[in-house]
Amino acid sequence: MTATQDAPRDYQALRTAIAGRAGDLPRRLAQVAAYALEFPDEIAFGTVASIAASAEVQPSALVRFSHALGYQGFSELQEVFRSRLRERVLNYDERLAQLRDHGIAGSKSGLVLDGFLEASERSIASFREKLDHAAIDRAVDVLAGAEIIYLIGLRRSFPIASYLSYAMGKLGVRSILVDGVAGMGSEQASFITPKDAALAISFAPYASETVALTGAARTRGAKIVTITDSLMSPIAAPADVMIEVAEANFEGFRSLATTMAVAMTLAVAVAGRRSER
Amino acid sequence: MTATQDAPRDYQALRTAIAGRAGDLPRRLAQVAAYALEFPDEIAFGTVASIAASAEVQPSALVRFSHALGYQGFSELQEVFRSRLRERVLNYDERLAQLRDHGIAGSKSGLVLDGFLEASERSIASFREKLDHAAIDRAVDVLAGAEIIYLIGLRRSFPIASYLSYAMGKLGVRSILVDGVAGMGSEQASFITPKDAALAISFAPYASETVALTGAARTRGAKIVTITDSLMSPIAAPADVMIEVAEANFEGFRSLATTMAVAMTLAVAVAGRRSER
DNA sequence: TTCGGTCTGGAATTTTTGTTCTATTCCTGT
DNA sequence: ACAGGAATAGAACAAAAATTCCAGACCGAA
Repeated sequence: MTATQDAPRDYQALRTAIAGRAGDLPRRLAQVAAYALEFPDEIAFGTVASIAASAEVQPSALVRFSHALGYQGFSELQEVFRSRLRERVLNYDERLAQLRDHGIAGSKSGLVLDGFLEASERSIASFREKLDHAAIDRAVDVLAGAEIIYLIGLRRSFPIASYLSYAMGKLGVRSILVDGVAGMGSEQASFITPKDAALAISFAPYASETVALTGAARTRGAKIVTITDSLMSPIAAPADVMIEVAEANFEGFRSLATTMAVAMTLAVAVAGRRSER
Repeated sequence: MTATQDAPRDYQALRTAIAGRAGDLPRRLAQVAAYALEFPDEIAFGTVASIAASAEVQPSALVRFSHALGYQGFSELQEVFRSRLRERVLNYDERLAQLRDHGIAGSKSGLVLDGFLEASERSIASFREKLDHAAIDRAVDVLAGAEIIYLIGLRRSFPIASYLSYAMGKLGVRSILVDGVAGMGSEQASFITPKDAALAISFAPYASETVALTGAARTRGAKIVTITDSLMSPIAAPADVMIEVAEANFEGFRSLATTMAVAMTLAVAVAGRRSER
């Protein structure tokens, strides 16, 4: 088995090769193929053991998969997945040049600002990659059908909720911002009816009031739409529709760029959907 | 050496840490620092041996460098360099392919979302180009010197002000959110002293209360920092420092991505500046 | 110039990782 | 239902990697 010449050397070719052969591959190897297409980054950075565990496959399956595609071993296949990430370099050089132009080097706060700007960009870019349109559409459906939309978001998510309140007000969408002022949150929530919907926003560490309010809304029969950061979130379970947003962070402060764009979308799309009738 | 907590977990933060300490590092470690900043991809993909050879350094120097930055070992530092490539910004071709894959065409709200995401990206990119980091530095100076920071932002800018209130609270920076609840804005503002500073955020059409409150703060002798969209803004004139942010918009709704990043920067940099003493 | 401490290079050690091997399981065709 | 062959799991092995260690070089202070 020295026939390495027919194995693709660049990522795109490899991708099509995998997609093409996925059909006539043994079961476990097909499983690896599917995993490789879905999580190329894992393949690029992981170890045989970690990838195997994550793909729920034996390490040997990865090696057999590599052989099946004509590589000498797993490492050779991995190199192709890595090359894909290397080609991003262009982008990076431009960024460096820009930093130098502005002479940011001498400015501490300039570096901080750059960090936050980049975190925002990364958030947006990665959201684009795994964006679930259907979920957005469903969320708009649910919210457009509601009589009153209750906006639940505290602490870090409060800016989002307050923006939604502002935007919906401008667009003529009836909404109530459930804020914590004077601990009145639960009073406000007690008026929710099954005709209403709640839009809850929360990220780790999930504010307990947000979780409680969401639960209360559910109990009262309202539809629930949540914007949160993982399926494990305590507000994901009770939701009719969940929109997953994983923001990048800089020095522990998470960006809000993507969440804000999602919020704007919901406000505008709900108003648009309603005006169609 | 179990002190891994102070080591940056994200690439940009690590970058600033390296840049900051490059001066007082031993010769060989400084050499590693320079190499790491110039060839981050090598660090991400290489092995200790290969990187050492390429940087013309001993393998042990890489490990010592990692320890100096607070990591347990080289692998831990490498993980940070890898995370940067994991959350990378897509290039143009990949973006197009993505649009095709997701079949946005059929989804109305998908188009809206894409519009907002793109507006955010445009905002950030154009802000980068004409960024005045001296203004940011001066703003941080002024705010770091203040006893109490009054946060003024209403309507569309309220999410920004409320975020600042949240972040500064977490960072131990004394601030007061001048909100419009119960029309108490002017009461709150009447306590401002010349030792304080006001951070006013406003965009066209400028909310009259924001303008009035900013003027009141100025009259009472406080320093003024403003985030606004043009030199012609009514809150630009009374300001000691003005940060200009021109957000892109989609269907008349302006992005908040850049403003939010600036807000985060101010909060973090002010806290940082204060802790230096 | 000498002493104290820190820094460095390179080999030794330990850990991790990829790969191979083989008994067992799972198909498929008769 | 069963034989024959391919596929798989899991442990064993070999290779490669990261990390530690320490003798000697280097640098600054006295």
